Amino acid sequence: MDVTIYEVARRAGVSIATVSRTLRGTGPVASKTREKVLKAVAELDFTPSRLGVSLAEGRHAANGIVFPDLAGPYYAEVLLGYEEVASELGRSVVILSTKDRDNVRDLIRDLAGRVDGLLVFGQTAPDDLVAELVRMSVPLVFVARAPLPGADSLRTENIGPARLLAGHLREHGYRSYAFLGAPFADGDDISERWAGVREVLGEAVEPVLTARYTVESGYEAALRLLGSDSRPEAVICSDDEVALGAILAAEELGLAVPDQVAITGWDDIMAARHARPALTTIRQPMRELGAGAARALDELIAGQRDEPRHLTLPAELVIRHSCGRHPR
Amino acid sequence: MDVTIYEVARRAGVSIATVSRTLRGTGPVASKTREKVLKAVAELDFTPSRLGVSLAEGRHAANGIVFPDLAGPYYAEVLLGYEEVASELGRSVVILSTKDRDNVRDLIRDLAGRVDGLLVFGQTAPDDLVAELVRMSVPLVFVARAPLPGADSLRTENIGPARLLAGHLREHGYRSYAFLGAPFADGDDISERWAGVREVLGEAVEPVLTARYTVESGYEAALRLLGSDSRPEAVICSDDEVALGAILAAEELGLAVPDQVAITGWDDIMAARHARPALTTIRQPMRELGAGAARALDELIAGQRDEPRHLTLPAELVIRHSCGRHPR
DNA sequence: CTGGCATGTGTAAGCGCTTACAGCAATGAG
DNA sequence: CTCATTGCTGTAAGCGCTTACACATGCCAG
Repeated sequence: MDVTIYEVARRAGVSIATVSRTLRGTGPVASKTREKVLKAVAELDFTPSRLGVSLAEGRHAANGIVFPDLAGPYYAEVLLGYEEVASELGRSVVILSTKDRDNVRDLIRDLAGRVDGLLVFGQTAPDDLVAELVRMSVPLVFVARAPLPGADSLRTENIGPARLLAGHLREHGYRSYAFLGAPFADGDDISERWAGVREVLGEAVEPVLTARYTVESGYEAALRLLGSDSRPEAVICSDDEVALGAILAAEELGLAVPDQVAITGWDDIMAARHARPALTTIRQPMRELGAGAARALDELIAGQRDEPRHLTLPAELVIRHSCGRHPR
Repeated sequence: MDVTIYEVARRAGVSIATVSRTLRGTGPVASKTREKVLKAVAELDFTPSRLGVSLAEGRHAANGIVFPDLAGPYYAEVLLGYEEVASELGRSVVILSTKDRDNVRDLIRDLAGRVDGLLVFGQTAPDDLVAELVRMSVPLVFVARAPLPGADSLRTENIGPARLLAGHLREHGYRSYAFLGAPFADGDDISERWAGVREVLGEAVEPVLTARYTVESGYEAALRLLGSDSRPEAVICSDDEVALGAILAAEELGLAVPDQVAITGWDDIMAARHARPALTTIRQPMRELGAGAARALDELIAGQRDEPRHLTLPAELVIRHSCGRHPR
């Protein structure tokens, strides 16, 4: 990107203002002049520098997104929905993965300086940083996090589907349950799922901690859980990856799923469908989550709205085979 | 991001040059002055505008990446490796998905104007656009595409592993094979895989087209293929997603995998491990592909190298169960 | 005492654009 | 024939930074 508007102007024999007007379609330009300009533009392969444009316009025409990792399919799907809508709205997307980073706070700050607004996944940004961003009035949308004053939030229903899932398992007639998931932070998705499950199953369900939301982590925790004497009849996992790990563990222990132990997930990632037994899970509209965030951000940036809005999207119970042969 | 370097300077009672020097650590600053400046910075929550910095520095400190889609796990993994290294090198990552976009050319151009260099996945950018980018000397790295003059390329080995895979299947004693994949463009990964397979199996393998590299597409094509009289004993799929679709099709047709039909994939995505039977496939170092591209780009941008470099990373045969009970 | 040299600090010129404003022809009305 | 429009184009002032250069100081050697 070397050629500037000055060269185009010189070549076309006009001023840079005229070049700018021609290219942006603002202000009147005589058709003869326009032609000269366009010719010069074509000959030089001129593309206006985004930097110059942005600086002059006072906007970046870009959105940021902060996510912990892209390893699981969940974040990738949300990202995809986000990028698609952002792109339609003429904004680029700048990504930031916080995985294992120690200087997250600087990175997020830097990111905030490159974009007009930010999508932040729950629990990726420390609370005081969030407060700082709100104070600097950076348009913000949280995904998968409890509503926070000063910023939009967008999430998927947790409690309802959790009740539904728990109820479904109870119909299967199981007596003892485990809820397998990582430590829950207050107000995050996982803690809500736990609340919904607990509400229906009461004392029959025991929480069991995994270190992280990964296959490995689920595998290890499930190995311990299912290897013990007090093995539950059904394991409700915080998400699909943990559930896939649990299935692996059951397999290793020689336990048949679902006949000896039922296992459920959450998210309906790709592998859930292809696992055997296919995973009973809750489907989140992941792409729509991203798309909605991009739209919300656009409204915030355009200043069409300044009251924060908190939306919850519905989720759907997907019954496959890992929850057991259906009684009916 | 409202407060500018001028306000900081005013508050600290110094010039903007001093503020800049203090913050960047360039040039000498008396420690008393430094303190005043840092105090003002802290009080105002000042973060330098990236736009201003970039414009003055003449660099974006950002890399772009162009991929067709993020739906499959393959691109997500590469992206992750790319972002990680780019971030370590102090660069942000701007993404662009070309999926179903009609104005790809404008989008890529715009992207090129926001970044210092670009990672482009094979077959996402039209050839003449690529030529244009090369002409404008935009640092470029291609991934999963045949080497192109004027730009780096980075890919994973195809022919060798394809031979290995085909050889392994032949050891199983299969007589008839199908290679299930979308139409191959010259020099892309898929066509090389086909070449390697063909080389080993000769006339025993028949190419069969799928519409796209997706589960659905694989499913549909496999349904036709496996439903016909001349059903092959083994189906070598162009990638894991197609293979997963093929397994679904076999299941639907009541064909046991691998006993009645063997199926293999390529990539070793997450679902490959969890599918049942677990998918025999070729593992690509996807993350390393992204990381390597980021490093190559950095060299190119820094001008440490101007000769394009073409690297091929090794891939590994992962034998699971979908290829058949092993004879030994 | 001076001249020379660090050491600090400020001034101002960009970086590549957009756009308010001014200026200048050509045109039509009076 | 003059004057106010209208239509087009140019000038120049930003946008928020970095940095070459100039300009103080203060210090020490001569």
